[in-house]
Amino acid sequence: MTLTQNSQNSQNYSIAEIEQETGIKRDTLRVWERRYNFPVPLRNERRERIYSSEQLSRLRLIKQLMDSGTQPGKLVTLDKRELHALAEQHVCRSVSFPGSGVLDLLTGGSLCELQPRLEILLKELGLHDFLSNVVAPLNHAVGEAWFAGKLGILDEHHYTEQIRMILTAEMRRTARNDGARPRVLLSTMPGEPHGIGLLMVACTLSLEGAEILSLGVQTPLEEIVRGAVENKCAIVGVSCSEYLRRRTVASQLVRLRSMLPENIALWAGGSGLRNITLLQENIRIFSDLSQISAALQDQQIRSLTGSKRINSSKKRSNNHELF
Amino acid sequence: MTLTQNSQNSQNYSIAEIEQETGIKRDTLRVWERRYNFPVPLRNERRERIYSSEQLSRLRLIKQLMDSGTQPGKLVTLDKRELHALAEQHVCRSVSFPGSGVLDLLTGGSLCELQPRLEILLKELGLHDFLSNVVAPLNHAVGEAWFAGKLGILDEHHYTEQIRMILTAEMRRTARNDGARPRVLLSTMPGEPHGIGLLMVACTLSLEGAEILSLGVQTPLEEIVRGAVENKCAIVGVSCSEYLRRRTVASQLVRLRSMLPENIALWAGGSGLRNITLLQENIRIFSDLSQISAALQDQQIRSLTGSKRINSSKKRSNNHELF
DNA sequence: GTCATTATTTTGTCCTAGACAAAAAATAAA
DNA sequence: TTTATTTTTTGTCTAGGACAAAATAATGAC
Repeated sequence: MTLTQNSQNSQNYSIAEIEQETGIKRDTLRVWERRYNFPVPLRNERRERIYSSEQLSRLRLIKQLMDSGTQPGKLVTLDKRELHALAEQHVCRSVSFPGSGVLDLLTGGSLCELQPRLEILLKELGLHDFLSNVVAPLNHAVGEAWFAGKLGILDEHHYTEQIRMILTAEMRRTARNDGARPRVLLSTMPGEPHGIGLLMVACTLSLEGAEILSLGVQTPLEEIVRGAVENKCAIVGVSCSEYLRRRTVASQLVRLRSMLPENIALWAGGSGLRNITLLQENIRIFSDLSQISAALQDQQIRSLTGSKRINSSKKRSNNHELF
Repeated sequence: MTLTQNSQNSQNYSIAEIEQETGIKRDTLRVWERRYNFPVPLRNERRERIYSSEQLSRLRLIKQLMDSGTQPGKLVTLDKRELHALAEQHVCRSVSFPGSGVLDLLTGGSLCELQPRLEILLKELGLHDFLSNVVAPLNHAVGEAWFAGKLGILDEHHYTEQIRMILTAEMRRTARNDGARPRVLLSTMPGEPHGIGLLMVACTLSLEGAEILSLGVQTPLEEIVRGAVENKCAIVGVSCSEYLRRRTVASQLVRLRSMLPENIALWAGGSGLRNITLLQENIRIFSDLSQISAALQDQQIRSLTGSKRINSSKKRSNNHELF
């Protein structure tokens, strides 16, 4: 019994693999083929779709642009050059900030120099300012650069990994479990894989003296509730990127609120909650980190304040975690 | 325009949500319904499936048992008690090891005591022994306990998160980029979300003096190759849990090997590679951490040694990362 | 008894093509 | 400009059929 050689020649992808790599669901791929006549893959002897690596890279590009708000129907007819041009156009001129030079390390391919550079910035600024003035804008800038095609998935992964490493280590340094209050349970919702925003929140809260119980990403709602109750947490914090559909996020948040005892506060934040019109009275929504530290200082969580309508802005998502 | 209330009452799940929560694909859920008459969900006015939370929890349990090797056809007819009994049966008596008491903290619900306990063990044993004698067996034990229903997703997430925190911080401590050799690029393959095994490897290699370039999980193969070449890595390391199908893993590994320049070694390890009969001459497979440090000491990677057939053992997977 | 080979069952993934609501864009009215 | 209403666009859901890969059972050789 020899090894499966089917996709050996490194050129062909099944529909499942394309789904995996691009994040576009099978159903969607099939319906695009029907409607827009793209992508039209080859078929194997069993009539199953076989995509080429060129189709894959084009789909990746299209997905990027879709995530930034363009409709697929207007993208599939364009050729590669037009797509790239469009990507450029979507990038807004980035402002300068303490660590703006760091981005060049990524685009320039000097991956190994990233870590010491970040460490220096952290030391100079302290954790709090590092988070607000370096990590947050860098996240944004990295997302932008990725759209513009200036950054590969590789560079972005490496960046994420470095940030994760630094923040995790800082978390550990500042962590306390000496009965400090309030105790906060943090996680993301089922289906939400982005964890950097969560880490930033965790660091911020930890600095403010809270005791963090972090569950990482993708915890089922029932388990979040159980954890919060069993461990007597005063607050449950949920971070939402733009990865999930907005209505999914909204309905999950409402569901979570209804499952949670009233005396436990529910806080939600992250770029996935921009433009959410109104959720519910007793769900508190944050649009940036400083709001969180402020809110924590009202420790007592006296009389849950009404939900806060966040300042809306024209949608320009980038599928990356701004916070 | 009010908020979507469709799934408000916290009892109903769409097929997409069930897929999300259980990891069982839509197609599979539908075919089970057709074949086994389970799960048969209610339908909404549009004939769409609506699952109850009881069906969800039963599906979760079934998924657990399937992951440990039982066929679904033999599970769907059983009731809750029988399922739990079966789960018990699958648990093998766990051996005792330095940190075995730690498990009780999780089952006992004292989540907050876990971190200091682990820190003490780390200090006492040192990183190397901590990895081999505590983390590895604990991973196993946690997986077992989860099957047996003694541990919730909550506890398991918290455990994972704590281990991740400690190992990440240690990684940062031991990291060097003073031109130390060899340079190793680490990642998991597309679709493989488990990162703890990767971290363990990273720590091990870092201790041995390698320079680590970690990309985290789920990097496309093309990007892995690009990263390895651009950064002049001598070795590419890939960690595989049992999450992906074996044939997927195999074909991806072979594809990666063919894309990679010959002078870059490809190392693969993790529980997902147990029972892999034979891959290819120039892919090196590891079944535990100590093999890795040994291999690294043959630094020169002289004449790629032939692939190593690993000692096979009866399949008993648990979908958790043993390494 | 164990091991290797072959036959049979089980199971997941893929297929087509139609339907429809939620979201976005375009239009009309204030 | 903003606000309400229509139209277009888009993703997800449905049904039931097909088929190979994986797992199990059966067979034969030693």
